[in-house]
Amino acid sequence: MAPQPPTAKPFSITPLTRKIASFVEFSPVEIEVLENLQSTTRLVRRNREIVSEGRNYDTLFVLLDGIALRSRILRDGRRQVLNIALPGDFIGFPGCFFESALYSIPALTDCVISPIPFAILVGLFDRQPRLAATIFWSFACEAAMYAEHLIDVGRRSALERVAHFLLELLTRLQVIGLADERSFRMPVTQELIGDALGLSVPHVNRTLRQLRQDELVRIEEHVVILQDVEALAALADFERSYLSLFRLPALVAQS
Amino acid sequence: MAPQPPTAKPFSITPLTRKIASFVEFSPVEIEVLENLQSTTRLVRRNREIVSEGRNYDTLFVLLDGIALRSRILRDGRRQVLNIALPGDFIGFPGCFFESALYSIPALTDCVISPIPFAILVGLFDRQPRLAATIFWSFACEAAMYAEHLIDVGRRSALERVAHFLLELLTRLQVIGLADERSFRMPVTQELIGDALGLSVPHVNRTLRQLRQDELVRIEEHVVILQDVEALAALADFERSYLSLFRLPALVAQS
DNA sequence: CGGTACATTGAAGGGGCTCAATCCACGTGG
DNA sequence: CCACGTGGATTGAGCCCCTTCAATGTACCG
Repeated sequence: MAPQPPTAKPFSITPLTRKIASFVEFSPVEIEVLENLQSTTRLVRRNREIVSEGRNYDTLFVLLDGIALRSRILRDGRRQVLNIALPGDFIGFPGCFFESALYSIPALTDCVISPIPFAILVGLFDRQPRLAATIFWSFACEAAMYAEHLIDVGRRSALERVAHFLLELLTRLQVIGLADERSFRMPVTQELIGDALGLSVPHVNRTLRQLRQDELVRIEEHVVILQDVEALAALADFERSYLSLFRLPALVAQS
Repeated sequence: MAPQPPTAKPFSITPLTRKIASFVEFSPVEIEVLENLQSTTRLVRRNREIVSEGRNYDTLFVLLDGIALRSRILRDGRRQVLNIALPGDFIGFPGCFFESALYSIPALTDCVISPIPFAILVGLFDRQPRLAATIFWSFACEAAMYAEHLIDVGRRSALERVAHFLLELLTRLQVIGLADERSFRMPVTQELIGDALGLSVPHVNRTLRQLRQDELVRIEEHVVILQDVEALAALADFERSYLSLFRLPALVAQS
C-alpha cells in the first residue's frame, strides 16, 4: 500500500502502538495492554461505511490498516470531508460521543479496524493512566487538525489549501512510516481533495496543473510526489508543530 | 451582560457547574469538587490575551464570565476566528496540550477566568471519574463544533454561514442561561463575523442587510435578534444535535 | 475637537463555480 | 476480442459570488 517503514519493528506491533510509542517511552506491560486492546479485528471493504451518520455506537474503533474518511453529506448533496483517518488513528471521535454519530466514516480503501468499547476505555483511566492520557492527547491532536483545516478553508487560496493539505498528509504518513521523504501512495481523487477543501473538481484540477507546472507537486498513478517540500511549506505557511510538538511527556510524568 | 437565566440557581454556582450539571445529575460532593476547581479567579481585561500563541502553559482555564475568542493571525495579517468561548467553557484545548499554544485567546469582553493545573485535571480521573468523563466529553463537544464550523466555511454560502453562526451562538447561550428564546446580547462586530466565517467585512454587511430585509435577523446596539428561528434553521440546515445530544449519561453509568 | 472604532455603500475585478463536453484507463460480459 | 459501462481526469465558456479598494457616515470618547 505504501513505501516500507524506515525502521524495522516487530511484526506484532500495530500502527497505533507504533504511533503512540513514538512519542512516549512505554513499559512492556503498557505495550501489552495497548496491543490487547486491538486484539479483535474486523475487515471493512472499500466504499462501505465503518460508521454511519445518525446511528448509535458504544465503541470507538482503531484503524489498523487502510484509509478512511470522516465526512458529512448535506441535504442538497454537497459533501464536506472533515478529515482523513490513517492507520493508527482512532475513529469515532467526536461523533461517537453523541447519541447518534454526527458524521459518516466511509472506508476509502479496504480497512482493518478494531473496536474498543467505551467501558474499556473509561476503565483505562484507573489502571493505565499513562496510556489513557496518551489516548486522550490523541483526541486533542485531532481537534487541532480540525482547527488547522478550518484556517485552511476559511482564509487560504486554492493553491495554498491544496499545498497545505498534501503537506499534512505527507507529515502524518511519515510519522507512521507510510511515506518517505517526499512522496506517498494514496488513492486521492480530485473529488476527494475538492470535498475536503471546499473546492470544485474542475478547480482542483486547474490548481494541481499549476502546482505541476511550477514543479512543486506531481500526482501519478495514485502516487503523490512533493517535489519541493520547502517551497510548498513556504507557499502554504505550513507549520508542522500541530502534528508533533505535543507535551505528553510532561503530562504523563505528573500523573 | 445578557437576559437573566430562566431558572434561578444558588449564586455560588458557576457557569461551568451549571452547564455540566444540566446534562448529568451530580452528587453534592461532586458539585463541591467541581466548584473548588474554580476557586482561584483572575480578571483579564477586554482585548488582552488570556492565552498567547507560541507560549507555554501548564494549566487550562475555565471561563467564568465574559466572552473570549480562539483565533490565529496568519503572516499576512489575515485572521481566522476558530471559535467563540462562552462562560462555562474550557479554554486552552487543544492548544495547551502542545509544547507551545497553537492559538491565541483574546478576551472579547472583560473576562473572569480560573486556572486549572494539568496535574489536578489528570488526578481527577482517579478520584472523580464521573467528573473527569464529563470534562472529557466537553472536549469532544468542542471538537464537534470545529467540525461543524468547517462544514460551514467549506460548503455553505455567505447567507447560510451567517445564519448558522448566529443560531449556534443562540443555542449555546441558551444552555447557560444567557439568551432568551430568540435573542442575546453580545458585542459581535462585522469584522468578527467575517473572520469567523471567512468573509470580508463589506460582504458580511451586505449579508446582514439581506437577512434584515428578509426579516430574519436584526442586530441593534449589540443585541442580536433572530426574528424567525425556524426559517433561519431551515435556511442554514442547522441541526442542534451536536450541541446537546451527547451520551454522557450512558458513558458515566458504565464506569 | 480630533481620534478611534465600526457600519455602510459603491465600483471594479477576479477567483472559483457551473455546465458541459471530451478523453482515457479499466473491467466486464457477450 | 470487442463493445460497452464506469470512474476519474481534463478542458473550455460564461458568469456570479465575493473580494479589494476606497470613500463616507456616525457614534463615542479622551
